[in-house]
Amino acid sequence: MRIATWNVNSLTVRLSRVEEWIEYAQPDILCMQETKVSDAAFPIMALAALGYESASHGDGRWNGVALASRIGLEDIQRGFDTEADEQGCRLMAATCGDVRVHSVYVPNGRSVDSEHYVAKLEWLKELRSHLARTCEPSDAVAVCGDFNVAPDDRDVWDPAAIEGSTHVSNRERDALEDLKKWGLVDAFRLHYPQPELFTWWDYRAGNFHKHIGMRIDLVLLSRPLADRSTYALVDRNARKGKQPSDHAPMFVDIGP
DNA sequence: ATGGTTGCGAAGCAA
Repeated sequence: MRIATWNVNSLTVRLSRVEEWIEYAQPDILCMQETKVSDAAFPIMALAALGYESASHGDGRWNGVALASRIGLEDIQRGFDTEADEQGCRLMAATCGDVRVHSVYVPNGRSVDSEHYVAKLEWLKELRSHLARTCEPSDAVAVCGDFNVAPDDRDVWDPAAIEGSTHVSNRERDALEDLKKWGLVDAFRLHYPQPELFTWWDYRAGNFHKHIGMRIDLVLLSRPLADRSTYALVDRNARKGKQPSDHAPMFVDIGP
């Protein structure tokens, strides 16, 4: 089983790139973020034509998450299961085969100590609570998406250049660690210990070609799934060419 | 990298 995640930065603009990549990479499940499309305008038929059921949680302008699956898509849940303000279409979950899959778009946080940063920390905390209420660490659980946190210094191009700023500050990293302590493993790191393997590069200033980026898109797996993980890849080729997203897709393969 | 780009939507703002 291949589980992929991709911050597409507007599914409307990116649809042909997404279709092309699905046909090439053949994921069983694709989690998308920053779809920026309303549920009503979601390209459900384009994905159906490729053999995927899909569902969207989007307001049409900002954020927006979605799931596409060719192994079933059931018990769809949009947002948190509480009264808590969900802060704009950043979470959805569904059961695909025997896996509870979550597509997440963690708030960016803008600058450290801003109200947006505080909201980001709260959101990560709420996500852990949500998992604790809706599944068990012994279940097959995948939490995939744009976390807007680079887990450690290997995940940024120059730790000294951005020490303490957003995406790398201690409190964000602690919040991500706390989430993982519920019972999740960073699947990419099971296969690659190396530094400077990124998933996002700023559009500006030719950063992609200068290898100035961060690894902020993650597939987190519960232990039963992590133990079956056989392979992972960030597909940098999808960051190249015409009208790319500023994020590359990544996927993890899980054996029987 | 304190923005050299992109997307949204029609001017700045967010990332």
